[in-house]
Order: sequence, then C-alpha cells, then structure tokens
Amino acid sequence: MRDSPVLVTCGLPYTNGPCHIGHLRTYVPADFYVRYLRRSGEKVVFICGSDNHGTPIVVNAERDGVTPRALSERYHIHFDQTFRRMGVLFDHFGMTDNPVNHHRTQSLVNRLIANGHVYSRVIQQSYCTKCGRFLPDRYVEGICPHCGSPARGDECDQGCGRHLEPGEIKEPTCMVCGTKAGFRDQEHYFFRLSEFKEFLLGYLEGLSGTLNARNYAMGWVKDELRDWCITRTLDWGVKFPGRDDLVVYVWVDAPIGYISFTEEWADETGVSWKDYWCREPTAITHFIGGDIIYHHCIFWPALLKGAGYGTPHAVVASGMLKVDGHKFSKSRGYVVWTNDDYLDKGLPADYLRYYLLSYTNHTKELNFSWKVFQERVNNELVNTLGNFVYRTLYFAHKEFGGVPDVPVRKEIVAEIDRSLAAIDRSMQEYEFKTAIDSMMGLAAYGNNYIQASAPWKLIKTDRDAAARVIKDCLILVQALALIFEPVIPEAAQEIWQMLGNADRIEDHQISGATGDVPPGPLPPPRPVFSKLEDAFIAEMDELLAKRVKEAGKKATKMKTIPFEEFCKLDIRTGKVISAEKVPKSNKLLKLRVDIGDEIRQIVAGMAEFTTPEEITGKPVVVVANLQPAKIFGIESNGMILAAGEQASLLMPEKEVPPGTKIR
RNA sequence: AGCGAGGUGGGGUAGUCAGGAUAUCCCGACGGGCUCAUAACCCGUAGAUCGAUGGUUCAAAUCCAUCCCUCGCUACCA
Repeated sequence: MRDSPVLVTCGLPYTNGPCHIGHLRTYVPADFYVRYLRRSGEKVVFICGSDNHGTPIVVNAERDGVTPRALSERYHIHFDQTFRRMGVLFDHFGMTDNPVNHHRTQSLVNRLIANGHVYSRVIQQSYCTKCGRFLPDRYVEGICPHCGSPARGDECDQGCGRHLEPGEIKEPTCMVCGTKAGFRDQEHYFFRLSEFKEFLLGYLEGLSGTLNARNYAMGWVKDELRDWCITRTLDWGVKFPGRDDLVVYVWVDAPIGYISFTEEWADETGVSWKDYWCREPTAITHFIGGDIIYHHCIFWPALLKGAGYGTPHAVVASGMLKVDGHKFSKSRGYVVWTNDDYLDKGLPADYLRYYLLSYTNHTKELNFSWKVFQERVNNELVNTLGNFVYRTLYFAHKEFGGVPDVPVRKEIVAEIDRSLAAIDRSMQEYEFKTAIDSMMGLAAYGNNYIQASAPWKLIKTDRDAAARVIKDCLILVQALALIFEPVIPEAAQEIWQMLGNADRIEDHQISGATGDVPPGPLPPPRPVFSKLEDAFIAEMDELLAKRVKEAGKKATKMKTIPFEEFCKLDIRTGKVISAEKVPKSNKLLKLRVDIGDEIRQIVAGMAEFTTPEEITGKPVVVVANLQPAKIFGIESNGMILAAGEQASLLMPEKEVPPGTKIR
C-alpha cells in the first residue's frame, strides 16, 4: 500500500471538436488501469475535465457565432457523455474555465512570482488589425527569411525546416482572415524554466510510467531548456495576476485543471485535495498522449516544484493511433468518430475497449481497421472467451440446472493464481496488452480443459465426474468475469449475473477469482458476445473510404509538395543546337539541345508558335530527368519549359552556360 | 538537421532493459479430432539466415559499433 492516496488523471480533451477514437487510445487504457487498481483493493480517484482556453476555441466560436464559453460547454457535455458511453467513468469531469481553476491557476502563478520564477520581457508578436487580435504563430503564414519558401510563423515547414523566432517571418499574413498582419511590441511574462534543469534531471530519473515519456523528456532536458513564455494577449482565459490585458498560456492553466478538478471533487466528497497534491511523494499518475510528453514531464513538474506542490509519480504516455495504416487525420478523412461511426451504429463499447487495449503495447502506434477489428472481436472475444463461457453455462444449466455441489480441483485454482500473478506483473509495468494476453490465455486454458475432459462424454458414464469438470469450468468462468471486468465491464456484469449474482461485479475484487462458486440453480444463459457480420464491416469500410475520397477532392485543389519532391526535378538551362519539324505532325518539333554534359533529343509541341530556324540557337529551360517517352515514334528525353497557350519560351535573363542548374 | 520510437514466418504482434538450448500469440494455409457450444472448440504440419554489416562471448533477436529504411516530435500549436 502506498502512503499517499492514489490519483489518476487523463490528458484533457480540447473543446473545439468531437471525440474520435484517437482520444480513446488514452482514455480507455486509463480507465482500464483505474478499474484494475480498484478490483485489486486500491482506493483510487479518477479525474479529468475539458480544456477550454486558447486561440483555436476563440476562432471556432467566432466562426459558429457563439461565445467561447458556449462552444466549450457544448463540447464539454459531448465528451462527458461520450466517455460515459464508453464506460470511461471519471469521479469528476471538470472544466478549466470554471472558477475553481481560475482561482487555483492565479494562486499557483502568484506563488511562482513570489518565489522569483517569473520575469517580464518585451517581445514582438504578430497582430492582425482586421481580426483585432494577436496571433499565435500557428495562425500566421508568410515567407521564410532563410530560404524564401512559404512558411508558418514558428517554423519553415515547407522549405528549410528552420525554427523561426517571432518577428522573423516575411510578409506575415493572418490565416483566419487572410489580411496582412503586422508586429507589435508587447510585454510578456516568462517562467524561468532554465533554472529547473538540475531538478528535472533528478526528477525524471525517478519518474515512473512508460519509458517513452521519460526518455523523450530526458533528451530534451539534457539538451537545452529555454525559459517559457506563459502569457498570451487574449481576452479568453485565466487573467494573469495584475494584468487585465493578458491571460496565462493555456498550457499553464490546463494541467492546473488536474488540481482544481481534484479540489472540486474533494469538496463534494468531503476529503482534502491537499492530501493528493501537497506532499511528497505523491501517488499521481498522468495518462497522456505521446504528443504532450514534454508538457507533462518538463513544464508541469517544474511549475509544481516552483510553486511548492508535490510532483507527479508517473506519466503513462500512449502511442499514436492510425486508421487503415494511415496517419490519423481529420482533414484527409482518416478518422473514426466515437459516436457517429461507432456507438451510434449500435456497437458495444466493450468491443472497442478490447481492441484498443489488446492490439499492441501501450506506447506503440495502434492501427485501427474495421477488418482487423472484426477478426479480433470474432476470434478472440466471441470464439475464445464468449464461447467458453457460454458452453460451460449452457452445459451446467442443461445437465445440472445450475452449479453442482462438488469440490473444485486444486490445479484449476492454481492455474487461476498463475494468471492473476502474471496479470499483476504486467499491470505494474503498464504492459496492458500483455496483461490481456494472460487473461485470454486463461480462457484458452478453459477451452482446452473442457475439450480434454469432455464432460459431454463423461455424463453418459459418470455423472459425478462430469459435474466436477463443469464445476471447475464454472470456477474459471467466474475468474474470467472478474479479471476481464476492467477490459469489458458490460459483458463481465452480464456473465456475473448469469453466474447467479444479483449485485454489481464492480463491488468485488479480483482476488475473488480463486473463490468458490456456491452450488445452486442458474438462470438460462445466453451468449454475451455476438459476431460482427461481414456485410456490416463492409458498410463501415465503405463509409470510411467515401470520407477519404471526399477529403481527397478538397485537398487536390491546394495540394502542396514537400521540398524534397521539388528537389527531385533536374531543371537546367540548355541551348538548342538544331531543330526540325516532325513529319506528319502539326505541332511537334524535334530538337537537339545542349544541356551541358550532353546533347539531348527532345520532342516539343511548339511548331505552331515557332519555326525551326527561329528556335535554333536559343537558350531554353529544360527538365532533364523526365522519364523518356516516345512521341510520334520519336524518343524524347526531357521537356522544354514554356508558359501559357502561346508556348512562350522560358529563358534565363542573363546569359548562363548550358547545363546551369535552376533552383 | 537534432532527438525519440521501430524494422521478428504471408499479415499483425510478443520476447530485447537483467544474453542461454525447439523464437510467443492472433489470423491466414494445410491435415486431423470432437460434437456440450455462436460452423464453435481442441490437436498437429508447413512457413522467419529476428533490417544490413562487423565486433564482444562458450553462447546474440537480445550487448557494442557502423550503416540502411519507416514513423513520430522539435517549445511564443492546442
């Protein structure tokens, strides 16, 4: 048992869009973990809430013609309900815009100021006069000062990849309204993160959780820590103490939500939130997505330390989610919405919970495909687990009317014990997939046992022996219900009831898995899982394919290519050595072009606009590495660049030798 | 570019930190068994030079070095 009470949190969903299964990749394992701890006798409080501040919510609210608060509430309710439908049950689900969080954030920031961890500095910020607000760099686009490529405010994302400092970008434009943005001087406040380097190195050394979180953060801290700007010029958010024109950066008040939500919960239940947050060591475990590791392993512990709070005990970071092998992307259509695409189709939360938990290691990327989803549900949940439970209960009910009054074989209990130990080992290491493999292993053991013992044969010769076998199987079924409850809570409850229990399985502990099943009548069983039909899966696949196709149509209009693609083109100057008309063709000229290191034969469609005499001797621009093609039976090894319908030849302004590379 | 993660039979995936004999599990293929059960379940067979090369060792998927490939992240995006 730990000294401090156990607190588990999940990364806060941002209230600017609906829940998709990428979200669940973090929430389902967290819920699974919490349920497991509870089934193991641990007292746990499970806290989450919605993240409401920041520019994107202001922008989206304006677009929808509502207030940021109203937009936040809409999605807050949405997430709260969706999580419940998925069986992800928080003890409290708060909002970062609620008064308690405003108060806690200001209090914490004041302590940082009092402890000398905050200073002010004047910096330049992009400002859009039309929108009348300062723009986060993500909302600014322009030209990279280093390479001249189109770039984002913070990074030359399409060109040289360099990080851009505020004020560096040329021709800044507001991405919301498209007008020219300017720069304005503004006083901002910085957190002295650089002073926490030593602390963080020691802290990360002892941080529990998954290795990806620790390694990633460690590399960052060892490299360089810059001080962190913790204010924004925005109306929407938590006011920075003493400055009505500034709010704190959302990444400050969002994690503080973990504290304030604990406060809200503690107020309701009459306990002290300080027991969770104000003493070391804490028993705080954060479940987060892999993309926000540095916030939780660097900024957050430094803030807590600087303000005199306890620091988290563990950070458990999940890997990314893919759809059909593609990177999860709303704009490209590779998305599965939790409500529209899953729950509202009548699919059980249990199936998706099982898939998300059992697919792979928690820190690796997880691929969702309807086909694989169907395979795993049908083979593992329905066939292996569901069928063992059903054939056992069915046989017991049919032949004995319930649980026969016979003793249990020791080796069965020993096997369950082995499973429990293996599961617990895996859970301690946050190896959720391995834990579930052990669970499913027990179901396979059950199938094996009933198959080898063949009670349907025994019943004809030795009724008592058959009774003993089926009793053993009933013990296994009970054990399976208890150990699988954290994974598939609804199905576990159903099995629990079919074992003759009237109460909630949640009120029982996993250790009961080795206990007896009291003799007595059982209700008639029914299968707990049903198979996913091919037709249904095909339908879902079609829906996804359609969405991807439609997204593709939109995207082709403004498709960009990465710089690397452009680099593949070998464009250079050339000089036309000779030219002749291609026989039987109106448009084609056969050219011999000097491109520096060789003379190329190129067929060009410009006979209508120029004559062989005119073009001979002219400098031209050539794509030299185009795939060779046969035009009118004549091989063409490149392409002459010309503009427009009149095929106006492109040529260098100053004279350069043939073969000069064009960039 | 830097940092992080990964490359294991046809597909997916475990094992790598703490090196050891026939490399796990799910599917797929093939053959057999069983009939209590949701055409289920059980058994067996084929199939992997564990990304490449070199090294350490009695012994390497595992440790070390170099290289190739894939993905992710890179702070005044949330």
